[in-house]
Amino acid sequence: MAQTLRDRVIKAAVKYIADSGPDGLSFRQIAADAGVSHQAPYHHFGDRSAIFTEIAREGFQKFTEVMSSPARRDEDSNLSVQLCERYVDFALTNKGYFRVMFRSDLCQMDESPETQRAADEAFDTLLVAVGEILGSSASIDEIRVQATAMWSVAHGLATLLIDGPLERKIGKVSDRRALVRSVANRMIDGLTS
Amino acid sequence: MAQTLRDRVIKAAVKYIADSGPDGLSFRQIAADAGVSHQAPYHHFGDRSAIFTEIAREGFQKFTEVMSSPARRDEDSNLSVQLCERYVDFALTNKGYFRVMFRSDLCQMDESPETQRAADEAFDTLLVAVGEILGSSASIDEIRVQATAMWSVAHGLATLLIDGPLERKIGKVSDRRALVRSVANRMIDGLTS
DNA sequence: TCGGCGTACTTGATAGTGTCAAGTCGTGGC
DNA sequence: GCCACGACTTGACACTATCAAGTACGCCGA
Repeated sequence: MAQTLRDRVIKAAVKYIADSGPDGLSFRQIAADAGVSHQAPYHHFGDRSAIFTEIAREGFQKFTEVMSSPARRDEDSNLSVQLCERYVDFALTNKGYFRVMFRSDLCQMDESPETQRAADEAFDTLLVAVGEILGSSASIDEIRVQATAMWSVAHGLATLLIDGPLERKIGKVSDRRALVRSVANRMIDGLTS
Repeated sequence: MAQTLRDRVIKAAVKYIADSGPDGLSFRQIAADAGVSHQAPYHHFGDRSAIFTEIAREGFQKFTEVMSSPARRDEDSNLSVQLCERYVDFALTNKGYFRVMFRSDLCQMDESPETQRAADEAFDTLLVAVGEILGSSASIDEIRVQATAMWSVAHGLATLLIDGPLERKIGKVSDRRALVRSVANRMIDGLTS
Protein backbone atom coordinates (compact mmCIF):
# COMPACT_ATOMS: atom_id res chain seq x y z
CA MET A 1 0.00 0.00 0.00
CA ALA A 2 3.04 2.21 0.31
CA GLN A 3 3.11 1.96 -3.45
CA THR A 4 2.56 5.24 -5.20
CA LEU A 5 -0.31 5.61 -7.62
CA ARG A 6 2.16 5.95 -10.43
CA ASP A 7 3.59 2.52 -9.66
CA ARG A 8 0.19 0.96 -9.25
CA VAL A 9 -0.91 2.26 -12.62
CA ILE A 10 2.14 0.88 -14.37
CA LYS A 11 1.85 -2.43 -12.61
CA ALA A 12 -1.80 -2.81 -13.56
CA ALA A 13 -1.08 -1.79 -17.14
CA VAL A 14 1.78 -4.25 -17.48
CA LYS A 15 -0.38 -7.01 -16.13
CA TYR A 16 -3.19 -6.20 -18.50
CA ILE A 17 -0.82 -6.06 -21.46
CA ALA A 18 0.67 -9.41 -20.52
CA ASP A 19 -2.80 -10.94 -20.50
CA SER A 20 -4.52 -9.21 -23.39
CA GLY A 21 -2.08 -7.06 -25.31
CA PRO A 22 -1.73 -3.29 -25.24
CA ASP A 23 -4.59 -2.33 -27.49
CA GLY A 24 -7.75 -2.74 -25.52
CA LEU A 25 -6.10 -1.21 -22.50
CA SER A 26 -8.18 1.51 -20.85
CA PHE A 27 -6.51 3.83 -18.42
CA ARG A 28 -9.92 4.96 -17.29
CA GLN A 29 -10.60 1.41 -16.24
CA ILE A 30 -7.26 1.15 -14.48
CA ALA A 31 -8.01 4.37 -12.65
CA ALA A 32 -11.40 3.04 -11.60
CA ASP A 33 -9.83 -0.20 -10.38
CA ALA A 34 -7.35 1.79 -8.35
CA GLY A 35 -10.19 3.79 -6.86
CA VAL A 36 -9.08 7.14 -8.24
CA SER A 37 -10.58 9.53 -10.73
CA HIS A 38 -10.24 8.98 -14.45
CA GLN A 39 -7.75 11.77 -14.75
CA ALA A 40 -5.41 10.79 -11.93
CA PRO A 41 -3.09 8.61 -14.03
CA TYR A 42 -2.61 11.40 -16.53
CA HIS A 43 -1.27 13.62 -13.83
CA HIS A 44 1.80 11.39 -13.55
CA PHE A 45 2.23 10.88 -17.26
CA GLY A 46 1.37 13.51 -19.78
CA ASP A 47 -0.73 11.31 -21.97
CA ARG A 48 -1.51 7.75 -22.92
CA SER A 49 1.58 7.16 -25.00
CA ALA A 50 3.80 8.51 -22.24
CA ILE A 51 2.72 5.60 -20.04
CA PHE A 52 3.70 3.14 -22.73
CA THR A 53 6.98 4.95 -23.17
CA GLU A 54 7.67 4.59 -19.46
CA ILE A 55 6.77 0.91 -19.55
CA ALA A 56 9.20 0.46 -22.42
CA ARG A 57 11.90 2.25 -20.43
CA GLU A 58 11.51 -0.05 -17.46
CA GLY A 59 11.36 -2.99 -19.83
CA PHE A 60 14.67 -2.15 -21.49
CA GLN A 61 16.22 -1.63 -18.09
CA LYS A 62 15.12 -5.04 -16.87
CA PHE A 63 16.22 -6.48 -20.16
CA THR A 64 19.72 -5.07 -19.78
CA GLU A 65 19.98 -6.52 -16.29
CA VAL A 66 18.98 -9.95 -17.48
CA MET A 67 21.24 -9.96 -20.51
CA SER A 68 24.29 -8.67 -18.73
CA SER A 69 24.25 -11.04 -15.78
CA PRO A 70 27.35 -13.24 -15.73
CA ALA A 71 27.29 -16.23 -18.04
CA ARG A 72 27.26 -19.75 -16.79
CA ARG A 73 30.33 -21.64 -17.91
CA ASP A 74 28.75 -24.96 -18.70
CA GLU A 75 30.63 -26.98 -21.23
CA ASP A 76 27.39 -28.20 -22.75
CA SER A 77 25.96 -24.82 -23.48
CA ASN A 78 27.43 -22.38 -25.91
CA LEU A 79 27.54 -18.74 -24.84
CA SER A 80 25.56 -17.65 -27.87
CA VAL A 81 22.90 -20.18 -27.03
CA GLN A 82 22.77 -18.85 -23.50
CA LEU A 83 22.20 -15.34 -24.79
CA CYS A 84 19.41 -16.58 -26.99
CA GLU A 85 17.83 -18.48 -24.13
CA ARG A 86 17.93 -15.46 -21.90
CA TYR A 87 16.35 -13.28 -24.53
CA VAL A 88 13.45 -15.65 -25.02
CA ASP A 89 13.12 -16.23 -21.28
CA PHE A 90 12.95 -12.53 -20.68
CA ALA A 91 10.30 -12.07 -23.34
CA LEU A 92 8.10 -14.85 -22.05
CA THR A 93 8.34 -13.97 -18.38
CA ASN A 94 7.91 -10.26 -19.07
CA LYS A 95 5.29 -10.27 -21.79
CA GLY A 96 3.76 -7.10 -20.46
CA TYR A 97 6.98 -5.20 -20.99
CA PHE A 98 8.18 -7.02 -24.07
CA ARG A 99 4.97 -6.40 -25.99
CA VAL A 100 5.48 -2.68 -25.59
CA MET A 101 9.24 -2.34 -25.98
CA PHE A 102 9.24 -2.95 -29.71
CA ARG A 103 6.09 -1.10 -30.58
CA SER A 104 7.33 2.18 -31.92
CA ASP A 105 3.80 3.22 -32.74
CA LEU A 106 2.84 3.16 -29.07
CA CYS A 107 5.97 4.53 -27.51
CA GLN A 108 7.15 7.59 -29.38
CA MET A 109 10.66 7.18 -28.11
CA ASP A 110 11.85 10.30 -29.86
CA GLU A 111 10.26 12.34 -27.09
CA SER A 112 11.85 10.37 -24.30
CA PRO A 113 15.64 10.45 -24.12
CA GLU A 114 15.50 8.16 -21.07
CA THR A 115 13.71 5.40 -22.92
CA GLN A 116 15.97 5.87 -25.89
CA ARG A 117 19.02 5.61 -23.69
CA ALA A 118 17.65 2.49 -22.02
CA ALA A 119 17.08 0.92 -25.43
CA ASP A 120 20.57 1.87 -26.57
CA GLU A 121 22.07 0.37 -23.47
CA ALA A 122 20.14 -2.83 -24.06
CA PHE A 123 21.51 -3.23 -27.53
CA ASP A 124 25.00 -2.26 -26.46
CA THR A 125 24.87 -5.08 -23.94
CA LEU A 126 24.08 -7.42 -26.77
CA LEU A 127 26.90 -6.04 -28.90
CA VAL A 128 29.40 -6.42 -26.09
CA ALA A 129 28.34 -9.98 -25.40
CA VAL A 130 28.66 -10.91 -29.05
CA GLY A 131 32.01 -9.21 -29.20
CA GLU A 132 33.26 -11.30 -26.31
CA ILE A 133 32.03 -14.45 -27.94
CA LEU A 134 33.66 -13.70 -31.28
CA GLY A 135 36.92 -12.71 -29.67
CA SER A 136 39.26 -9.87 -30.37
CA SER A 137 40.03 -10.87 -33.92
CA ALA A 138 36.56 -9.98 -35.16
CA SER A 139 35.98 -6.74 -37.01
CA ILE A 140 33.38 -4.25 -35.90
CA ASP A 141 31.36 -4.97 -38.98
CA GLU A 142 31.48 -8.67 -38.34
CA ILE A 143 30.28 -8.18 -34.79
CA ARG A 144 27.47 -6.03 -36.06
CA VAL A 145 26.23 -8.56 -38.55
CA GLN A 146 26.62 -11.28 -35.99
CA ALA A 147 24.73 -9.37 -33.34
CA THR A 148 21.98 -8.60 -35.80
CA ALA A 149 21.74 -12.26 -36.67
CA MET A 150 21.54 -13.37 -33.06
CA TRP A 151 19.15 -10.63 -32.18
CA SER A 152 16.94 -11.60 -35.10
CA VAL A 153 16.74 -15.25 -34.25
CA ALA A 154 16.08 -14.60 -30.58
CA HIS A 155 13.58 -11.87 -31.28
CA GLY A 156 11.81 -13.85 -33.94
CA LEU A 157 11.56 -16.89 -31.75
CA ALA A 158 10.27 -14.83 -28.85
CA THR A 159 7.63 -12.99 -30.83
CA LEU A 160 6.50 -16.11 -32.64
CA LEU A 161 6.13 -17.87 -29.31
CA ILE A 162 4.29 -15.03 -27.66
CA ASP A 163 1.90 -13.81 -30.31
CA GLY A 164 2.54 -15.86 -33.36
CA PRO A 165 1.09 -19.05 -34.68
CA LEU A 166 4.22 -21.03 -33.95
CA GLU A 167 2.86 -23.24 -31.21
CA ARG A 168 -0.20 -24.13 -33.19
CA LYS A 169 1.98 -25.03 -36.14
CA ILE A 170 4.85 -27.04 -34.78
CA GLY A 171 2.69 -28.59 -32.11
CA LYS A 172 2.54 -27.94 -28.41
CA VAL A 173 5.94 -26.89 -27.17
CA SER A 174 6.23 -29.03 -24.10
CA ASP A 175 9.80 -28.12 -23.40
CA ARG A 176 10.35 -24.59 -24.52
CA ARG A 177 13.91 -24.48 -23.33
CA ALA A 178 14.80 -27.50 -25.38
CA LEU A 179 13.30 -25.95 -28.49
CA VAL A 180 15.06 -22.64 -28.00
CA ARG A 181 18.29 -24.44 -27.35
CA SER A 182 18.11 -26.65 -30.39
CA VAL A 183 17.06 -23.79 -32.65
CA ALA A 184 19.80 -21.57 -31.32
CA ASN A 185 22.36 -24.32 -31.57
CA ARG A 186 21.44 -25.04 -35.12
CA MET A 187 21.70 -21.40 -36.05
CA ILE A 188 24.90 -20.75 -34.30
CA ASP A 189 26.91 -23.81 -35.17
CA GLY A 190 28.37 -22.27 -38.27
CA LEU A 191 29.62 -19.03 -36.94
CA THR A 192 31.64 -19.31 -33.81
CA SER A 193 33.93 -21.85 -35.36
CA MET B 1 -14.58 2.90 -59.23
CA ALA B 2 -15.87 -0.55 -60.04
CA GLN B 3 -14.28 -1.48 -56.72
CA THR B 4 -16.78 -2.55 -54.11
CA LEU B 5 -16.96 -0.67 -50.84
CA ARG B 6 -15.63 -3.72 -49.06
CA ASP B 7 -12.46 -3.62 -51.14
CA ARG B 8 -12.07 0.10 -50.75
CA VAL B 9 -12.32 -0.20 -46.98
CA ILE B 10 -9.69 -2.91 -46.81
CA LYS B 11 -7.40 -1.04 -49.15
CA ALA B 12 -7.66 2.14 -47.11
CA ALA B 13 -7.12 0.24 -43.87
CA VAL B 14 -4.05 -1.56 -45.19
CA LYS B 15 -2.60 1.71 -46.37
CA TYR B 16 -3.20 3.35 -43.03
CA ILE B 17 -1.67 0.43 -41.15
CA ALA B 18 1.38 0.50 -43.36
CA ASP B 19 1.86 4.17 -42.58
CA SER B 20 0.90 4.40 -38.92
CA GLY B 21 0.25 0.96 -37.49
CA PRO B 22 -3.06 -0.66 -36.71
CA ASP B 23 -3.87 1.03 -33.44
CA GLY B 24 -4.99 4.51 -34.22
CA LEU B 25 -7.01 3.25 -37.13
CA SER B 26 -10.58 4.60 -37.17
CA PHE B 27 -13.10 2.87 -39.35
CA ARG B 28 -15.38 5.81 -38.96
CA GLN B 29 -12.74 7.94 -40.57
CA ILE B 30 -12.27 5.44 -43.36
CA ALA B 31 -16.01 5.43 -43.93
CA ALA B 32 -16.04 9.20 -44.06
CA ASP B 33 -13.14 9.23 -46.52
CA ALA B 34 -15.01 6.78 -48.70
CA GLY B 35 -18.06 9.02 -48.59
CA VAL B 36 -20.32 6.52 -46.87
CA SER B 37 -21.98 6.42 -43.49
CA HIS B 38 -20.09 5.42 -40.38
CA GLN B 39 -21.91 2.11 -40.25
CA ALA B 40 -21.39 1.02 -43.84
CA PRO B 41 -18.08 -0.84 -43.28
CA TYR B 42 -19.62 -2.83 -40.47
CA HIS B 43 -22.18 -4.21 -42.82
CA HIS B 44 -19.44 -6.10 -44.67
CA PHE B 45 -17.59 -7.19 -41.58
CA GLY B 46 -19.32 -7.97 -38.35
CA ASP B 47 -17.10 -5.81 -36.21
CA ARG B 48 -13.77 -4.11 -36.00
CA SER B 49 -11.71 -7.21 -35.38
CA ALA B 50 -13.34 -9.00 -38.29
CA ILE B 51 -11.76 -6.49 -40.64
CA PHE B 52 -8.34 -7.20 -39.20
CA THR B 53 -9.02 -10.89 -39.49
CA GLU B 54 -9.84 -10.47 -43.15
CA ILE B 55 -6.72 -8.39 -43.72
CA ALA B 56 -4.69 -11.14 -42.10
CA ARG B 57 -6.33 -13.72 -44.35
CA GLU B 58 -5.42 -11.83 -47.48
CA GLY B 59 -1.97 -11.27 -46.08
CA PHE B 60 -1.30 -14.94 -45.51
CA GLN B 61 -2.59 -15.67 -48.97
CA LYS B 62 -0.22 -13.20 -50.57
CA PHE B 63 2.53 -14.53 -48.36
CA THR B 64 1.99 -18.07 -49.55
CA GLU B 65 2.12 -16.92 -53.16
CA VAL B 66 5.39 -15.13 -52.64
CA MET B 67 7.03 -17.93 -50.68
CA SER B 68 6.00 -20.70 -53.03
CA SER B 69 7.09 -19.09 -56.28
CA PRO B 70 9.82 -21.11 -57.97
CA ALA B 71 13.31 -20.59 -56.63
CA ARG B 72 16.07 -19.02 -58.64
CA ARG B 73 18.93 -21.43 -59.16
CA ASP B 74 21.82 -19.06 -58.76
CA GLU B 75 24.99 -20.67 -57.66
CA ASP B 76 25.82 -17.71 -55.46
CA SER B 77 22.66 -17.77 -53.44
CA ASN B 78 21.69 -20.55 -51.14
CA LEU B 79 18.05 -21.63 -51.23
CA SER B 80 17.63 -20.98 -47.53
CA VAL B 81 18.96 -17.50 -47.99
CA GLN B 82 16.50 -16.96 -50.80
CA LEU B 83 13.62 -17.99 -48.53
CA CYS B 84 14.82 -15.57 -45.91
CA GLU B 85 15.16 -12.78 -48.43
CA ARG B 86 11.66 -13.36 -49.69
CA TYR B 87 10.23 -13.33 -46.21
CA VAL B 88 11.81 -10.01 -45.38
CA ASP B 89 10.93 -8.58 -48.78
CA PHE B 90 7.35 -9.57 -48.30
CA ALA B 91 7.20 -7.99 -44.88
CA LEU B 92 8.71 -4.71 -45.99
CA THR B 93 6.68 -4.32 -49.15
CA ASN B 94 3.47 -5.39 -47.42
CA LYS B 95 3.79 -3.69 -44.07
CA GLY B 96 0.07 -3.09 -43.91
CA TYR B 97 -0.64 -6.79 -44.07
CA PHE B 98 2.39 -8.01 -42.17
CA ARG B 99 1.72 -5.82 -39.17
CA VAL B 100 -1.66 -7.47 -38.75
CA MET B 101 -0.88 -11.09 -39.62
CA PHE B 102 0.99 -11.82 -36.43
CA ARG B 103 -1.15 -9.82 -34.04
CA SER B 104 -3.32 -12.43 -32.45
CA ASP B 105 -4.86 -9.81 -30.20
CA LEU B 106 -6.33 -8.00 -33.18
CA CYS B 107 -7.35 -10.90 -35.33
CA GLN B 108 -9.12 -13.49 -33.26
CA MET B 109 -8.37 -16.22 -35.73
CA ASP B 110 -10.26 -18.82 -33.77
CA GLU B 111 -13.46 -17.39 -35.19
CA SER B 112 -12.29 -17.44 -38.77
CA PRO B 113 -11.49 -20.86 -40.23
CA GLU B 114 -10.55 -19.18 -43.51
CA THR B 115 -7.85 -17.07 -41.93
CA GLN B 116 -6.65 -20.01 -39.92
CA ARG B 117 -6.45 -22.12 -43.05
CA ALA B 118 -4.56 -19.38 -44.87
CA ALA B 119 -2.09 -19.19 -42.02
CA ASP B 120 -1.67 -22.94 -41.95
CA GLU B 121 -1.05 -22.99 -45.66
CA ALA B 122 1.57 -20.30 -45.28
CA PHE B 123 3.52 -22.27 -42.73
CA ASP B 124 3.12 -25.49 -44.67
CA THR B 125 4.73 -23.76 -47.62
CA LEU B 126 7.65 -22.95 -45.41
CA LEU B 127 7.86 -26.52 -44.12
CA VAL B 128 7.83 -27.92 -47.63
CA ALA B 129 10.53 -25.55 -48.78
CA VAL B 130 12.74 -26.43 -45.83
CA GLY B 131 12.09 -30.10 -46.42
CA GLU B 132 13.26 -29.77 -50.00
CA ILE B 133 16.39 -27.97 -48.92
CA LEU B 134 17.28 -30.54 -46.27
CA GLY B 135 16.63 -33.45 -48.61
CA SER B 136 14.87 -36.72 -48.08
CA SER B 137 17.22 -37.95 -45.40
CA ALA B 138 16.00 -35.43 -42.85
CA SER B 139 13.57 -36.50 -40.15
CA ILE B 140 10.28 -34.71 -39.61
CA ASP B 141 11.53 -33.43 -36.32
CA GLU B 142 14.68 -32.08 -37.87
CA ILE B 143 12.69 -30.29 -40.54
CA ARG B 144 10.50 -28.79 -37.86
CA VAL B 145 13.36 -27.42 -35.83
CA GLN B 146 15.00 -26.18 -38.97
CA ALA B 147 11.87 -24.49 -40.21
CA THR B 148 11.38 -22.87 -36.84
CA ALA B 149 14.91 -21.61 -36.89
CA MET B 150 14.59 -20.15 -40.37
CA TRP B 151 11.23 -18.70 -39.61
CA SER B 152 12.58 -17.10 -36.47
CA VAL B 153 15.53 -15.44 -38.09
CA ALA B 154 13.47 -14.15 -41.01
CA HIS B 155 10.64 -13.02 -38.80
CA GLY B 156 12.93 -11.40 -36.30
CA LEU B 157 14.82 -9.57 -38.98
CA ALA B 158 11.62 -8.40 -40.60
CA THR B 159 10.00 -7.14 -37.42
CA LEU B 160 13.17 -5.48 -36.19
CA LEU B 161 13.50 -3.71 -39.53
CA ILE B 162 9.88 -2.60 -39.64
CA ASP B 163 9.14 -1.53 -36.10
CA GLY B 164 12.22 -2.20 -34.08
CA PRO B 165 15.19 -0.13 -33.19
CA LEU B 166 17.52 -2.05 -35.44
CA GLU B 167 18.23 0.64 -37.97
CA ARG B 168 18.96 3.17 -35.30
CA LYS B 169 21.35 0.77 -33.64
CA ILE B 170 23.39 -0.76 -36.41
CA GLY B 171 23.29 2.40 -38.46
CA LYS B 172 21.40 3.24 -41.58
CA VAL B 173 20.86 0.13 -43.63
CA SER B 174 21.81 1.37 -47.03
CA ASP B 175 21.63 -1.99 -48.71
CA ARG B 176 18.95 -3.99 -47.00
CA ARG B 177 19.32 -6.96 -49.29
CA ALA B 178 22.98 -7.23 -48.51
CA LEU B 179 22.30 -7.19 -44.78
CA VAL B 180 19.59 -9.79 -45.02
CA ARG B 181 21.79 -11.93 -47.18
CA SER B 182 24.80 -11.78 -44.93
CA VAL B 183 22.76 -12.40 -41.81
CA ALA B 184 20.95 -15.29 -43.40
CA ASN B 185 24.15 -16.74 -44.78
CA ARG B 186 25.84 -16.54 -41.44
CA MET B 187 22.93 -18.24 -39.75
CA ILE B 188 22.52 -20.91 -42.28
CA ASP B 189 26.08 -21.92 -42.94
CA GLY B 190 26.11 -24.48 -40.23
CA LEU B 191 23.03 -26.39 -41.02
CA THR B 192 22.69 -27.37 -44.62
CA SER B 193 26.09 -28.96 -44.66
C1' DT C 1 -47.20 -6.28 -63.15
C1' DC C 2 -47.06 -6.94 -58.54
C1' DG C 3 -45.56 -8.34 -53.86
C1' DG C 4 -42.12 -9.93 -51.25
C1' DC C 5 -37.37 -10.36 -49.99
C1' DG C 6 -32.64 -9.85 -49.31
C1' DT C 7 -28.60 -6.83 -49.91
C1' DA C 8 -26.48 -2.39 -49.22
C1' DC C 9 -26.65 0.98 -47.07
C1' DT C 10 -28.37 5.31 -43.56
C1' DT C 11 -29.77 7.45 -39.27
C1' DG C 12 -29.97 7.80 -34.49
C1' DA C 13 -28.73 6.65 -29.85
C1' DT C 14 -25.58 4.71 -26.30
C1' DA C 15 -21.56 3.65 -23.60
C1' DG C 16 -16.89 4.07 -23.37
C1' DT C 17 -12.42 6.43 -24.52
C1' DG C 18 -8.45 10.05 -24.23
C1' DT C 19 -7.82 14.80 -23.49
C1' DC C 20 -8.43 19.93 -22.31
C1' DA C 21 -9.58 23.11 -18.67
C1' DA C 22 -10.87 24.26 -14.54
C1' DG C 23 -11.47 23.39 -9.92
C1' DT C 24 -10.28 21.39 -4.65
C1' DC C 25 -7.51 19.93 -0.90
C1' DG C 26 -3.66 19.19 2.03
C1' DT C 27 1.27 19.85 3.14
C1' DG C 28 5.76 22.34 3.54
C1' DG C 29 8.32 26.55 3.44
C1' DC C 30 8.88 31.35 4.29
C1' DG D 1 -0.83 33.22 8.12
C1' DC D 2 -0.33 32.76 3.63
C1' DC D 3 1.02 31.12 -0.48
C1' DA D 4 2.70 27.97 -3.76
C1' DC D 5 2.77 23.53 -5.39
C1' DG D 6 1.88 18.71 -6.02
C1' DA D 7 -1.81 15.25 -6.13
C1' DC D 8 -5.77 14.68 -7.25
C1' DT D 9 -11.19 15.63 -8.73
C1' DT D 10 -14.91 17.27 -11.61
C1' DG D 11 -16.93 18.43 -15.74
C1' DA D 12 -17.10 18.98 -20.51
C1' DC D 13 -15.70 17.76 -25.29
C1' DA D 14 -14.80 15.21 -29.44
C1' DC D 15 -14.20 10.85 -30.93
C1' DT D 16 -14.80 5.87 -31.01
C1' DA D 17 -17.20 1.11 -31.75
C1' DT D 18 -21.46 -0.97 -31.44
C1' DC D 19 -26.68 -1.84 -31.03
C1' DA D 20 -31.07 -1.12 -33.15
C1' DA D 21 -33.95 0.58 -36.29
C1' DG D 22 -35.14 2.45 -40.69
C1' DT D 23 -34.82 3.23 -46.05
C1' DA D 24 -33.82 2.45 -50.91
C1' DC D 25 -33.41 -0.73 -54.55
C1' DG D 26 -32.73 -4.75 -57.64
C1' DC D 27 -34.23 -9.45 -58.34
C1' DC D 28 -37.44 -13.30 -58.70
C1' DG D 29 -41.42 -16.16 -58.72
C1' DA D 30 -46.46 -15.87 -59.62
